[in-house]
Amino acid sequence: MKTIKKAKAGWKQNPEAVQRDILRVATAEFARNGLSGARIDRIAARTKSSKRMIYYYFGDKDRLYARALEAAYAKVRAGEDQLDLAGLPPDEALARLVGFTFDHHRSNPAFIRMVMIENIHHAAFLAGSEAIRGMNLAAIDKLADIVRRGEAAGLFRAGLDPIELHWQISALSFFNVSNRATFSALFGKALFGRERQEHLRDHSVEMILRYVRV
Amino acid sequence: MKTIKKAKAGWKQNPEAVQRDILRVATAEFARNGLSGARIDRIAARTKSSKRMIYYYFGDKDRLYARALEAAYAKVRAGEDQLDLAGLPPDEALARLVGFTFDHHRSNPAFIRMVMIENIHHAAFLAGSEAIRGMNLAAIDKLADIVRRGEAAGLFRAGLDPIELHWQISALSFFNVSNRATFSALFGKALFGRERQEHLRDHSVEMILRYVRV
Amino acid sequence: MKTIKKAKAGWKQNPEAVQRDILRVATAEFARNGLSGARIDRIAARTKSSKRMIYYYFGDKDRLYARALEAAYAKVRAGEDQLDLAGLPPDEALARLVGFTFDHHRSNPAFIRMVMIENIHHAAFLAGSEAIRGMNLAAIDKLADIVRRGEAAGLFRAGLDPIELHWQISALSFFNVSNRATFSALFGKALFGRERQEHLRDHSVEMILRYVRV
Amino acid sequence: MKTIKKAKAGWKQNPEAVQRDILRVATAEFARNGLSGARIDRIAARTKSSKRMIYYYFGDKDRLYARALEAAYAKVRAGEDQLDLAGLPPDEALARLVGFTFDHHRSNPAFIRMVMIENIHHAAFLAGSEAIRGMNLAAIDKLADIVRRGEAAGLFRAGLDPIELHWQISALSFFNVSNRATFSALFGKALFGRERQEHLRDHSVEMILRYVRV
DNA sequence: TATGAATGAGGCTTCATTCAT
DNA sequence: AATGAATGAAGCCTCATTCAT
Repeated sequence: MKTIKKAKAGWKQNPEAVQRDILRVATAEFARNGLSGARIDRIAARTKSSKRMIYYYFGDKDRLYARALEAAYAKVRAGEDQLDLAGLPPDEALARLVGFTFDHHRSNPAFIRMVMIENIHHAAFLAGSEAIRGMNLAAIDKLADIVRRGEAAGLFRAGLDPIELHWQISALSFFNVSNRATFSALFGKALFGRERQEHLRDHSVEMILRYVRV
Repeated sequence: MKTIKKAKAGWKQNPEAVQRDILRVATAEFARNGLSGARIDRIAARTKSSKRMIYYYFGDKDRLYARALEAAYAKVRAGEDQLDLAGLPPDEALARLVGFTFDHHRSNPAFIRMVMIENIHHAAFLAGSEAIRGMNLAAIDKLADIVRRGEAAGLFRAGLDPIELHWQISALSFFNVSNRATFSALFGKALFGRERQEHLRDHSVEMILRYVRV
Repeated sequence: MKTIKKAKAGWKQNPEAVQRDILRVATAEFARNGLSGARIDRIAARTKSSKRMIYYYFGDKDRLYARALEAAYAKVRAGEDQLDLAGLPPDEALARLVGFTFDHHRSNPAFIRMVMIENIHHAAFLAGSEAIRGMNLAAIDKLADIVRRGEAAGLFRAGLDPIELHWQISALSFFNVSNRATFSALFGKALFGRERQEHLRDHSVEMILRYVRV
Repeated sequence: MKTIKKAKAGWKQNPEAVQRDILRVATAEFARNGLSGARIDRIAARTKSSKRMIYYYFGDKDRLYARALEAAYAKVRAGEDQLDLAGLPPDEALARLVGFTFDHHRSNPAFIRMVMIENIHHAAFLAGSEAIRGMNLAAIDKLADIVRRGEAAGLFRAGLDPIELHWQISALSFFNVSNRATFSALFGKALFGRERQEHLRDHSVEMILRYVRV
């Protein structure tokens, strides 16, 4: 009878959709304002749901933030999985990976901001999330494969560390988005137009390639 | 004797010392907790002065933050001025500048965090500070000189943009500090020990040099 | 029984009652102490509700004041609507209106004080309230009708301006309450006993009637 | 030797001028913002003197207000003394007094506002000032003389009370200034232009004269 | 007589969170 | 599953006033 009643009500009654909606709004709010700057009231106001439901599904602000962080990583890593590099020669694969990473970060400023915020918080929430750590090792695996193939082919110098290489690629791609505001406030917006950004990407690719070559 | 004692105590009635003290404590608080996360009460408690004096000298939280940001930039840029590159050949000068920047950022995590926080706030306060913008052009001038000399000597390729080069050096140096927390949470702390950091610095130098060479 | 008891208690969960209670207390506090002199803490203490609820329903002190001002006008104008003058000859209608206004102001010192306070604030809040302006035109309509009838009957002189007449009636009625404190401090309380007040009212009626007559 | 030193310093050293300056600024501040709305800091900033001097000469905010109130009454009463009515027939004298009072109030809005504020405070400060009470009896004396002469001449009706007459004249003259803000917010500014104000004054004169006539 | 520095008390407001229905 | 009402704790800021020189 209970189920019948629910069915009859025909109302919202879609818990997963409600949670997705909340997470979407929460991510935007956290990305824009930081953890302490974010307001539960603003999230509730922009949600199709209500403040009560936020607490019902997520417990409190910190846990909502943790879930938004997880969701942001999941979404971004899902995008990265689209990239297929196995069939390419190692230098082309690396070039493509760098270019992709640069563009991908550039297309996901909300994710970048979530990571910035997490760093402000000393990665306290990331440390607690098993889920996210798992996702990121795949990225290293990809690089490790490229490095191995590049060394084997005599194209790359020996002794490259895939994690360090990931660090270098990330540095160039991440900084471009994370520090855009201060950089352009100090030195103008010239670097951040479409054309110059494409140059920056190409130069980043070249920088990495020059670095790994024998 | 009484006057001597008072003078020696050097205690209150020293506005500049009071303001410096407040700024020092405020910078630490803002760097640790962000703008909304920072607490005036905590700053006051750690100060030799009082909450009331914070408002007396700085007006409100936002202006205190703006002043702390300015002070952070000023301190860092003052450190950079110590570096004398004019006498070195261009490639050595560039190597030294990159290495110095890397180490310097690494030694000033509070400054890095202030810049991160400012980026979270879309550089709203930086945009309002004439003072800071002035300081940063000197950094570009140094690079422009190196680039010019490098090109003239046939060591560097033509067409290098000093601002873009600054962007590249900053990316590698900044990310190393700003994203240390998330990076080590995801991939371990191996890269952040003393030895590996020195390697990272050397590799950053090499990466930049390989990039600029003809 | 539980539900009955709760329902009977009629206690909380009654937003309109809570707001009315707050407005009642707030009006008393503002009327007594002015806008800057009023204390939210005092209002909260005298309310059945809490300080937090004041902000929940009214936003801030200024808006609470604005609402109290509106409520004061609404209550007074509602009282004035009781007065039915249409059936009376114009001179009697006017006499009754003046007498009523005089007594009405005298019975509503809190309202008079609110208007005094609003004048101290250069009517900044009144200017922002569409609601109040609407209410007051009815008062003019009443007078306009009397004036028209009086002129038509040859009882009143031509050229009377209803707004100016309202000004004159208000002046006599308002001053009696607004300046009672200073006036009696300077010239004694004789005028403000019950009997003399009734004389003052009758004399005000006579003054207005003598003025409008041909 | 002390006096010599002072003379030699040739500095400010004019206590009375300093106090006058403070009172002038304080009156403006109190008249504009009320007692609780007034700010000692603002007064100090507009003064040629300093905050310390305000406390030195006046003790505290309340006593400063009390002194400003006294000064306001003194200045206004001094203005009224200019008026010479003894030589005029009683009806002309009364007409002149009413017109003068109307104009005089209109020219001294700061004084009117001080009186309004004092009424908000239930005349607590006026009650404490012997000085002010003395000043005001002169005004009544003038009226009493006119009334006596008018009755004797058979021009005015018997039984007029000079204090009540003062109340009536004051009501019309005071309200015009005190309630200008709310009145014009509710009914427009038409009544407060120069020409209409002159009519209002003439009508007030007429209203009083019609009232006193036999 | 004069000044800038300093202060305790208290004001207004906001926040995440929970309750009653 | 859902909602508007309610709340305690704590945040930021301001004020009249006094101190040290």
